Amino acid sequence: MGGRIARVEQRRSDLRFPFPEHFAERLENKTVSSLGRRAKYLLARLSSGEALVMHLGMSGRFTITLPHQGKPRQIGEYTYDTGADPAHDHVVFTMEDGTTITYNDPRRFGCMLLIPEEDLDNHPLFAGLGVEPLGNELTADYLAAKARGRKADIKAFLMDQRIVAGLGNIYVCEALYRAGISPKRSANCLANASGKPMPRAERLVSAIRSVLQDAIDAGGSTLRDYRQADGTIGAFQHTFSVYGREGEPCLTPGCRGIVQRIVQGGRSTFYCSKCQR
DNA sequence: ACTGTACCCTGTAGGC
DNA sequence: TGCCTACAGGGTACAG
Repeated sequence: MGGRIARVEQRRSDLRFPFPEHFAERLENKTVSSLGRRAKYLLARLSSGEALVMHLGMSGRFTITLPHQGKPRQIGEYTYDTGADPAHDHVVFTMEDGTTITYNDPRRFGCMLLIPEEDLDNHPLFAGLGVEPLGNELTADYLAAKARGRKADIKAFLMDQRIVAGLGNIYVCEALYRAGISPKRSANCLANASGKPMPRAERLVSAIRSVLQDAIDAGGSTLRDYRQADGTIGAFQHTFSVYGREGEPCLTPGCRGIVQRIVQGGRSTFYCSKCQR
């Protein structure tokens, strides 16, 4: 925090979107005043008044290499293996103290944008976002109000960033399992006829919170690409109850169900049809 | 206003 | 071995 960006090496013209005009120039010699996050976007506020907005997409990764660790992945000089192919190192930030922050993204579904800080809240990327899942705004009342009258699957409802910002496929599957809710139910099962929350809405809020907190405590879920900034992998994938467990027994004590895989909205859903109702 | 589909791109795993 | 398909932590632009 408070570090100055000395140099930015941008190795291609676009990721998901084109890089901003004069991207490197607008970052170099600026100080990072704070780091933050909104939904799945990372934010670095700069002394210029602009914010560097970054999204990792499906396969994006930042690796931080401290000066004493040497240049990352230098050929013939082993430092440590981050599991990333240097061919997909698209941006390298070098800080004043020599720390490098390398953005690697094989699929290039990530993006980087520069947005004036005062415009962030009204920017199209942020204006419509739903509540933070670990914040106080995620309540059974909130979910019930949003879900009322919605016929779409509750799975799709929870994946919608305009409802809850930051839930992805894994954590939605795991949260629905913990809450004992079938992913095929309509979203409006969270509310009664007058829009008040059903008991399952309370269970869902608790499940979302506990899944995310457990995943954070375990260092995240590394299926293939995800790493922490020092290259270490997460451990939460070992704790999945349903995700990726098609055909395996349900882990709920006493439940003799088998985990099913179905496709909803073009994405895999894993669930137990016996204890998720 | 909602809902479903196609698509962006690359890598990997599994079937033949 | 190689070739083919399906699939992957996400999000958007459409058509209906």
